[in-house]
Amino acid sequence: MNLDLWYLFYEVAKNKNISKASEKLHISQPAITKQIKKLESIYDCKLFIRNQKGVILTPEGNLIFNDIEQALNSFFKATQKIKDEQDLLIGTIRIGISTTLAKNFLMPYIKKFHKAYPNVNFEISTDPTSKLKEELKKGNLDFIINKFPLIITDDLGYYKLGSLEDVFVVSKDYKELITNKINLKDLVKYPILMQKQPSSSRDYIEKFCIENKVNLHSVIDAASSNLLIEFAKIGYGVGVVTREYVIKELNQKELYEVNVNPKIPKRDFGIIYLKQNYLSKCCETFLGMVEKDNNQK
Amino acid sequence: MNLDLWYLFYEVAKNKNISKASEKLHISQPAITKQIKKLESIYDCKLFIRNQKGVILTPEGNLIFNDIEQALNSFFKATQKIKDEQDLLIGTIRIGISTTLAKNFLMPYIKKFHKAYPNVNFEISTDPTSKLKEELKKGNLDFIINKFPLIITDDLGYYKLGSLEDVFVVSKDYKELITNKINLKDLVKYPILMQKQPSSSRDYIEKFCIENKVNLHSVIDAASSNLLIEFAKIGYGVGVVTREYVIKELNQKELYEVNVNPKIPKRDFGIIYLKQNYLSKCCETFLGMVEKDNNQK
DNA sequence: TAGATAATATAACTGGAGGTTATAATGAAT
DNA sequence: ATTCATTATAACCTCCAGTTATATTATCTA
Repeated sequence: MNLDLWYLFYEVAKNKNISKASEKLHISQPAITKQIKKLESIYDCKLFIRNQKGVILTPEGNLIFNDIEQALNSFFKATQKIKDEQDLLIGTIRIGISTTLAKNFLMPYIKKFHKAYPNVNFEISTDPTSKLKEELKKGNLDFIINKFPLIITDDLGYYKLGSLEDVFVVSKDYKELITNKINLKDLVKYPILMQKQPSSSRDYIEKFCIENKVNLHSVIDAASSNLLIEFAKIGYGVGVVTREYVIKELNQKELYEVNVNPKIPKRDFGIIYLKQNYLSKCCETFLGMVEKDNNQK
Repeated sequence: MNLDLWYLFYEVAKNKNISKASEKLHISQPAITKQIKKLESIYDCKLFIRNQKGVILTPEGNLIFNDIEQALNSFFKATQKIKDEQDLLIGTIRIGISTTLAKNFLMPYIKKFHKAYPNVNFEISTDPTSKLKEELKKGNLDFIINKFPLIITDDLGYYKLGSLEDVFVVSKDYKELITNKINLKDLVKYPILMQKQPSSSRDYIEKFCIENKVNLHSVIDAASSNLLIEFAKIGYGVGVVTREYVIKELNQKELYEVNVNPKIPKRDFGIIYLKQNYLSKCCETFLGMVEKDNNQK
């Protein structure tokens, strides 16, 4: 293709002088003279008129100068983008995550990262986990943050960031559940509040119930963890929520944790990524920050 | 600059496969593999994710793909323009010429050339000769067609295309001028019609008069040769015009040539060009056509 | 589970393009 | 004429983009 010849063409045309161009490019004058001649012979077309003062473009040279300039500018733009990306001056981080984890776990990191690298964009998707995995495989997400376990095919990798505990919570209206130790099966008598399907948390809870041969049926399916908490607060029933998300309500005695036996086992959460995927510089940096912070804890 | 590497990048990205790209480009697969690796090392940035099915772009690769594509398209556009120019599929011919020569000499050639090469543009400038010469030197004209002699500086070249004769013409109202031989100085008594200044023809006539110690003064300065002829036809006076431009009127006896002694010497006309200038393919072809036609005559 | 397949990666080699320095040619300015 | 600043030419050299042959890898298939 000999595209480099056009860079010489451009510099010579701009400087109107082969010698000056050679100084600027740190190449010898004969080298450029030869290359320009080569270019002219390739297209069988004189591009410069030479004289003692330097060179000027022929009509043909003029004809194409703007296109060449544009081409080189596009190249420059591309290489500049790479450099900026390396310096985290630009970039996009596309995360798939549940709204609750986003709100309760991710937000502080995004805030912190954005402060350090304000030109890096975040794209947060909060579709159901199954949809997120599809998008991850299609290359539309960089990684997912989700609770484990989930169905991990062998093209996916994952690692833990932390763990969360699902608990049963009630308002002060349910004194008997607050003061006493309760068997899981006893909860059958109470109205249960759960997250609406599809939800991996909901799946997890239901699987836990089945394993313990208890058939809890949800009377209210809340679309969000937030909404569920509100229902529990006004005494609608026994909410199943992640304890970390109701710390405030527990401390302020708006909600009380039910001392259930057996407890719902803790669940880890963390990063799910496509093994074959290459993480952009900004993703790597962001994840580095998150991991470091969670290892220190 | 290694711009050629980006062409490989582009082809590999489009084919999503190094081997396929290598077939298409008629280069071996290892050559491309090596070059892509070189590109990645230059920018310290992975551009492709390799797997068994081929390769796909990393986020960074995707980031710049469009810019690279645009750059290559601009190069393609430029080279295509050169090729088209060589084939006379495009081009511009910028001619400086007087309105009279344009109308009476040039037009048929433009018509003929346009029929053969319909995408070649003509830009005809009809400023005074001095202005045309300036524009020629500035590179805004390809060549001038004008009557000789004119002030030729040594950066200009010229050659003859044909010759024209200036004559005195009158309507049938001036019987005495039509039937008799007339001395130039006798014309002083008559109203004279000349072309308006600035005009090299007017200069030429006046110089001729001065040389012959005759002081003809123009009573009407016509802005165009055409207008002058109309004045002469209605008997306003003795018109000074180029015989070739009034052939029709002479034949139809609307005007009569005055048999003056001495005659105004014939004047050559032809091409004036800038010696250092390079003529584009289409200019050369056009001039070739004009010259050939005028040599045959 | 072994073997075929299809892709990329590596190694060793080679020719020529793109660079070098030195010098010639050119033409304008002094 | 001489100087100056430019481009052109010549002879040479180096390194890199290409080559072929082979290794590696992961997936698909029987």
